[in-house]
Amino acid sequence: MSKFSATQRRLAAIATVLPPGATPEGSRGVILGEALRLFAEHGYGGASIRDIAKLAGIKGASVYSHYPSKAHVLAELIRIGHEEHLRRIRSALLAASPEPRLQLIAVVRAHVLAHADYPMLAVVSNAELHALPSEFAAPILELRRQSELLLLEVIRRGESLGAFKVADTELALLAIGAMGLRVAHWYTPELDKTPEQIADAYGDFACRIVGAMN
Amino acid sequence: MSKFSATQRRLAAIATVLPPGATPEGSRGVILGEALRLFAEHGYGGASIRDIAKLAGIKGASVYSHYPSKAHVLAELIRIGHEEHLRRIRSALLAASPEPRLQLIAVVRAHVLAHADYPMLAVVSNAELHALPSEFAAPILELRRQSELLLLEVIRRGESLGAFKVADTELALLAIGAMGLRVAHWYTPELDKTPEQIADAYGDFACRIVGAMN
DNA sequence: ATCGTAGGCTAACGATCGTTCGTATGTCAA
DNA sequence: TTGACATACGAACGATCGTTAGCCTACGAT
Repeated sequence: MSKFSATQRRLAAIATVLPPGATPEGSRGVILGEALRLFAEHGYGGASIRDIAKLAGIKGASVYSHYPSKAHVLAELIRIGHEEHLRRIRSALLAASPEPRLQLIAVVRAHVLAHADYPMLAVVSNAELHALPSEFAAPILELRRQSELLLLEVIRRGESLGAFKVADTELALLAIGAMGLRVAHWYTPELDKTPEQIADAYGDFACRIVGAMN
Repeated sequence: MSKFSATQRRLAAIATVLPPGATPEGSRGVILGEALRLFAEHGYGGASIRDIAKLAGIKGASVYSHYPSKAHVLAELIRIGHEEHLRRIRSALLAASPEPRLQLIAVVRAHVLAHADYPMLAVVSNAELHALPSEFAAPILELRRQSELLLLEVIRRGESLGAFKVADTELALLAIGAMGLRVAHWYTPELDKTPEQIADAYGDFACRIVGAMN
């Protein structure tokens, strides 16, 4: 383990943890939470099983009573992160008025809020995806594809209804996605902006990018 | 080293290498280039000195004839990445007409092109910054601050001249920066979009975000 | 002609890695 | 009361890590 704290160069918040419904109880949950902290701060390769175990109050060998390998721990974290992300976008879209502009705002707000509410989970889900053994990657990438598809469909619908004016749909999609992704790296509760304010601003940015009339 | 290729989950391009002026000659340069490839694909912790040496055609111990440590190799890569980035933004701004809108387009274009021209360097400079020992980090973070400041000043000047209408300057800055950052993760020369097209589109997006009149 | 240096090499160091093994302890159902 | 199961443990495995030491060789300058 490194002798320096590099948190500030990776994510700003030491905020709490995992989505309520998704966290297992007992040691399984504690291991998951502490692994998340360490993976977010030092990366998958920079955090050892023994480091995780120590924070969880057990010994390294005991981790294997709960998870078959270190990769399984990472896989579960990334799965939780992507499922929470998709779940939020889905329900936001379901609750939104059918106007294209309001749909876009709803999706972008959900996207941003997911990254501000669980910054560590978002950082690990995105930045450590490359460390995930390929046998675990397929279902994750499918979740990712579905989230992206929802945003894409909202933009396309807005275009075909004449509500949006986009030069390049795909680039707009990528740009809007990227804006939100990055929030996890700098958001902290100590900021003078609430997640709501950020979500509102980014929703507005997205509307401007796609040329949404209002 | 892992037994799977995770390139697609981290960056799309296997493009070539380092900025022309910045690459040392001889083994020093070869080591730097191969280290960049491996750090981009597997992360700093996922690439060993022996892996780098093997690709460079030498043995692990010989790396230490050229660099005092693995961290020094990473530090040099990240320094090159950030210096190239700042250099491009500076010169783009210097060559731009003084109209705020054109200045913003120039800076965003330079930002995007830096990430599309050297995707591996950009990925390592951003995603592996947290792996850099803190004694190396300070000058890097200063470069980063300067690049950010240039964009911020362009936006602020546009606002005060009444050319831009931004609700939250800081959020606009972060959003525009994030858009460009992410390009390095998906751009590949095999795409049906040239870096120029992407830069143009993103320049336009940035103008829309800050409400630049045209 | 010689010598210093640059840049390779093999070998090995101690540390740490993910993981396995065998065992002990506590809890709860039969 | 017994026995099975879940959860913890210490110890150790082989592999790999970053790094160092010592040696060899080719070559350019004196």
